[in-house]
Order: sequence, then structure tokens, then C-alpha cells
Amino acid sequence: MPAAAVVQSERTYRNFMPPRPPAALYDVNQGQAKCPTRKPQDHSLSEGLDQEAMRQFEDLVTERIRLRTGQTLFRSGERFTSLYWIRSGSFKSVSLLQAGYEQVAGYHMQGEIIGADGIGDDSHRCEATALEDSEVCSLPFERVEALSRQNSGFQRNLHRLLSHEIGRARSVAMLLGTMHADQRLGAFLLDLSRRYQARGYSSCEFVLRMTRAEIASYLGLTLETVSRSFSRFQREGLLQVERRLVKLLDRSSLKRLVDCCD
Amino acid sequence: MPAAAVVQSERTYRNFMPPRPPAALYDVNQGQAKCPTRKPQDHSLSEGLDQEAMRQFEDLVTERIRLRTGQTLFRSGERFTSLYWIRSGSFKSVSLLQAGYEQVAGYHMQGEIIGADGIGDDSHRCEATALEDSEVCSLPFERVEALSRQNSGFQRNLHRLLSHEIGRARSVAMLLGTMHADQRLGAFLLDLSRRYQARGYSSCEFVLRMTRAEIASYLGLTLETVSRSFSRFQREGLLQVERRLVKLLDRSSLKRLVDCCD
DNA sequence: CGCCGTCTTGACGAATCTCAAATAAAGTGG
DNA sequence: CCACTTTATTTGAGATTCGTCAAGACGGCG
Repeated sequence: MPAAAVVQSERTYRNFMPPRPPAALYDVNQGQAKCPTRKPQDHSLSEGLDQEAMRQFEDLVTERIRLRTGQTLFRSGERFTSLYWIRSGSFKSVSLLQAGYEQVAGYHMQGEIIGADGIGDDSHRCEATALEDSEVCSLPFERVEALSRQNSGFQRNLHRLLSHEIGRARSVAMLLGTMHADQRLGAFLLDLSRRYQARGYSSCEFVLRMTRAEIASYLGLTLETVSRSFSRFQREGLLQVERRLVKLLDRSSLKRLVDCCD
Repeated sequence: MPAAAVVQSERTYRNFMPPRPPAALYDVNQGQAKCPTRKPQDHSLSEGLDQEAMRQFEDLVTERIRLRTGQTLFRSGERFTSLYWIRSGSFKSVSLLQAGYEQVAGYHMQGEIIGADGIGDDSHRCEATALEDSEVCSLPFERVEALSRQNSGFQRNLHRLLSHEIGRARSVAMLLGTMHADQRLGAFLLDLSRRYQARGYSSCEFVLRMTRAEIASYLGLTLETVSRSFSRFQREGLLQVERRLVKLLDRSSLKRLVDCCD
């Protein structure tokens, strides 16, 4: 129960970051540049589509948006018009449900689609901020719906996407409702590891794109508790951590810690 | 961080319950009785449909299922085929994500639609259990998808439904991540109150359909802590509570308690 | 080189969990 | 309808986890 989970935004975390391209390239809402659709581990809207549907999907993916670290893709309360498909980089989404309360609702990386929480009331219920220089493609939701009416394979993909989002949110709730601090952090790291691996990166060694305070907000803890858990994990040989760089050394012990409901 | 949130199922909580109809009426999967579509405060799939779509929706609502207290509508891992529309009574859904962990993911009452978490993997991710004698109509999802392709109004309703489910799950996560025990219980009671009111029942006086242990599981607390919070609320004159019967006496103080992020 | 934000660590206290016991209500079987 | 068992709930005492406050270290950036 950390006090009102304070998370700074609009900050630049530029350690471990690649050198930054010229500023001119990085204006938000830059233009109508066509966004090429690639297919790596793409368990989302375009999976399993026939050729015709694939062509239509590519037509639908129009606008490409580039954001720099700390820039905001959409804010809570803004009118919902599009889903956003992360092509590179990563984001956090911050829930701002009631005045005074805010919490990191999730971390999103390449290939994931964000913004679906805004469909319900035609207005975004959270704020999405780039954790590093990133690119997204917007998927205008009216066109998504149109294609979904035309093609049942695409429709099914869309429904899966939305349903998975429900599942993810419930997983977080379960983590927050039933796990201790160590277990929460362990589960968080294992989840990150799995997702990096699915994208072809190392599952053992990765760079956190978020601060301790942001991790803490997501896990319903304070940044001090997160820091202490990291230190304990290191002391016990489960991992090595140096600021944002994490190396998982003993994955099975981590798993046991998380799975063991004690 | 209650230890592995144990929640008993298959129990009968029959205090405060109306007398039970003859047993023969209450077989699960009873038959193909047509399920009449009513329209009270129906903010869901049928809202705002034109006449033709409304007719099609009514065609889609086929099977009516009756369950007695403690009976289970679907279990985790079961194949997903339908959404379920609660026509009377109420349910809890229990997440069973990882072995060992389980938690009440939500409480659902008349008019709500449950089961959407199962779409993503064609298999249910939670278990829905009747908290009192209840009736649901099944909405075969293939037919839901078919109608959604035909009628954009219906499609929009479906998307709103799924998106709202994301929002609800995130609200729970925020509650669990940022609020103290008292605040969680207060928020829970105000939420129930609001939902009863929306259904034409008293917003001040209602009967809890769940045990302290079930409330605790939902709120990420122990049953003792829930009980103590109830007692404190009563001592401070915020409400009156006698076992399952709750009377809210000072709603604005409750609201203040919940909103105040201290 | 010095500032500033991030992170770590320690000491302390508060919130809440655990264990235990008592009470009350509900279900069961005669 | 009564005696008995089971279950739900409340309450207390003590242990534990985690939050709060504070100080200091570290590293990046200007």
C-alpha cells in the first residue's frame, strides 16, 4: 500500500540507450508515412489471415508515429480513435481512474497493441508513455471494425486480442492480491524474460526500461521495497543486477519462489 | 498478502435467501427453453439496436440455464463456446491462473455478461459459481460473432463490452495496488451499492451474497481484516452490519475515505 | 567538476497477517 | 422440534512484512 503511487513522467532515462537520431525525425504525428507490416512472432491481428485479408490489413495500417523517450502517445480522457501497434521501443501505460490514484497498469513492447481500454467509452482510460525512443502505427478503429465485419479471421484475432487484455489485467490483479513483494518482483522479471525471449532477445540478460519507482507502482510496492528485493535476490544468487541491467542466474529458483504459494 | 486466498466453493449460503423452488426446476443444462429478452438498464449487447438487429439478437439468445447456489456455470480450462447473460441471481468468478493461486476476480449480477475471458484461448480462464439460485442465458459465441459481422451497432456493443471488462479488471488492480484495507472495503461496498441502485434496488441497504472469505479474496486481504474493517466502519457510524445485511449510513464519509489518497 | 536524479541501505513504526479462542447461526439427523 | 455438528463471524495477542523517513552512494549530464 504505497502512498498514492507517485510516478514521474516526461523524464528521460537515457542510460543504456542508443545514440539519438536527429531531432527532426522525432516529431509526434509526423505524417502519413506508410507503415510496413512485418510478421515476426506476430500473435496478433494479422496472424493466420488469408492473402486478401492481409492486403486489407496492410491498407488499414496507415500512420506511423515516432516518439522519443518520455513522450506521450495518448492521455487519459482523450478521445479514442485508434489502437496503436508498437513497431519498436516500449511503453508504459498509467491508469488514472480516480483523482489522486495512479498506477502503472502495464509495460508494452514491440509487436503489442495498446489502447483497447479506450473503446468502451470512446475515450482513453490511461496514459501511454514511451520508455525509450519508439515507433508505433495507428490502427484507426473504425477501419478495424470495418475489416472485422468483412473477415471473420480478422474478427477472431481482434476478439482474441481484447480477451487477452482482460486476462493480462486479471493476472496483474492476482499478483497484487495474493503475492508477497519478492514473488511479485520475481513474477515480473520472469514475465519480462519470457517476452524478450519471444522477440528473439536474450531471456537471461536484459535492460529494464523503467525506474524502480515505475516497477514499484506496477507491483503495488514502494521503490525501496523493490530495491531491497533486488538486493536480496542478488545476495541469494538468483540474479545479478546493476542499476537497469539484469542477469537471471537461477531461473528455476525464481520460478519456485513465484509458484510456491507460501 | 493473504496466504493463497482459500475460497471454498460448492457451498450453500442460504441465510437471507428466498425459499427454494422444487429441485426439478434447477438442473444445469436443462434444455432449450427460449430466453425472453427484457430491456431494463440493459447497457450491454442489445442497447440501441434497430428493430431488425434486435430480432436477430433475440434469435441468438437460445438456451436458458438455471443454477442453484454453489453450482458452477463453467470451470477453468473448459472449452469456451458461449458468453453467459445473467438474467437473475449473481455469480462470483474465481481466477485460477497458476497452480496454487486463486482469487475471486469479480462479482456479477443480473444483466451482466460473463465468460469473455475465455475468448482468447478458446478456454475459460476462470470459474463461475452461482452465489444464489440464478438463471443465465447462453450466447453462443459463433453466433455472436456472426451477428457482429452483420450489424455494426451490435458489433460496437460487443467491443464496448470487452473493453469495459478490461477497464473493470484494471480498476481492481488499482484498488489492490494502491489502497489500504479500509479503502478497499469502502470501494467495494460503494461499487455494490451503485450496481444495486442501477438495478432498482436500494442503494443503502442490501444483502451481501458472499462470505467474508470471498470478499477478502477479492480485496486481497484476509477474512479477519475484512471483519475488522466492517467493525470499525460500524463503530464510526459509517454503516450498520449484521452478518450479510449491510446498511450504509454515511455514504459521503465512505466516499471521502475511498477518494482520499492518504 | 558539480548538480541532480536514481538507487541503496538502515532504523523505526504501522498495517495487516497468523494463530487461537469464543460466539452465533445454520444445517443435520433423529 | 431438539441435540448435535458444522460453518461463519468476531475479537484478541503477537509476529511479520512492508511502508516511511532519512542519509548516503553512484552515475549521467551539463
